[in-house]
Amino acid sequence: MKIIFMGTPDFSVGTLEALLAAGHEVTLAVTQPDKPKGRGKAMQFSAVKEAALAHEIEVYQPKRVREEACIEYLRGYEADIIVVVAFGQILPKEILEMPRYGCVNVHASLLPKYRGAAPIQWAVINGETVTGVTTMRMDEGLDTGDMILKEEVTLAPEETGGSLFERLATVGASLCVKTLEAIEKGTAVYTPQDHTLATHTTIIKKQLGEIDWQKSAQEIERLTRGLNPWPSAYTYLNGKTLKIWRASVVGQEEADKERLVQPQEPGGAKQMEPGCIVEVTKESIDVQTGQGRLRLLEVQLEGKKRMCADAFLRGFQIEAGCRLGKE
RNA sequence: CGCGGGAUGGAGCAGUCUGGAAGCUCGUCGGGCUCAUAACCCGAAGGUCGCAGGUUCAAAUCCUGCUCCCGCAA
Repeated sequence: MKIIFMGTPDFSVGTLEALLAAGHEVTLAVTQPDKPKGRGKAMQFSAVKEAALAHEIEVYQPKRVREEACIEYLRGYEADIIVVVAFGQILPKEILEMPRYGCVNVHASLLPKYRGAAPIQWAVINGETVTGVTTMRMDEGLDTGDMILKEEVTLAPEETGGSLFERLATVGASLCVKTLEAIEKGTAVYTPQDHTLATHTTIIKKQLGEIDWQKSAQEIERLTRGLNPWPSAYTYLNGKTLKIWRASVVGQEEADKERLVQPQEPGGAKQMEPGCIVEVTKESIDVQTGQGRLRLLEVQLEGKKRMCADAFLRGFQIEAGCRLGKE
């Protein structure tokens, strides 16, 4: 089929390449305009643009797809279908109705749950055990179109936003190819979503990564996983940003055991304030949270490389009682 | 030229301001102690102090240029 592909980040690339591998004719890749990025503000191409250039596909980067000029330009390609994967702009009705087979979207959740911008990270943050990918025929709402195919993925206990991202991108790519097959053959079944079960996710902002030590150790641990590798969970140590890359919840049993081995000073079980460092061993830092203790396993101080807790402790003096968070 | 931190044996750091013999916590190797150990004791190996110039009797340290890594901002 003649396809216009719309997408921007890494997540989209797998699908683009799967479509090509399946023998489809991708005549145009639409992606977000280049933006200055990173240190030094060097202009950087989007992942989709890089991939498209590598496959010698024409690239189109409209600032706003809603504009008339853009719509006319797309119309000129006479695509059979438009495939949209994490594009980053809302498509107007004119575009949705343009191709013979409409616009198909690959969404990284089991719709109608987790509609919106960052379903992958939120699935991890919320402690879901199962998520997945859904393909749908787009309509004017945000992820509200009729579903075509769906595939479940089980989250691993140590799943991070990044690892799930990769897995769902792979699943999404093959699911998209299957979806197009079904559409082409006319065997596709369009299932309306049950809108009463819909949930929405908000876009991830960097600030979401700031750890609220009042929350439970389990919630914070999920946050560190969900926001790894971007934008990462963080707190403050002596006024400097301390990213938490990996942490674990100290089990109640283990905590009790440690208390027996290393009895606290008389006066007894003094409850530390959330955010306080309860105990430092050679290779771990335990922090009091609103509920339970969080053991920091891999951290990164501002200006430093990320490192395991034991390496960090060799060069950085830190003592129990010290408090994490804003001063 | 957006702001800032950093580069020192295998790892993480101190030392740089106030030039003058390479340090700390570990790791590795050898030995000792021990029922035993990631514990403890003794000893050893291992470094172009990011790169290139300059100043100086003397540079990890001061000056100039460059490379790489990282935090923030966008």
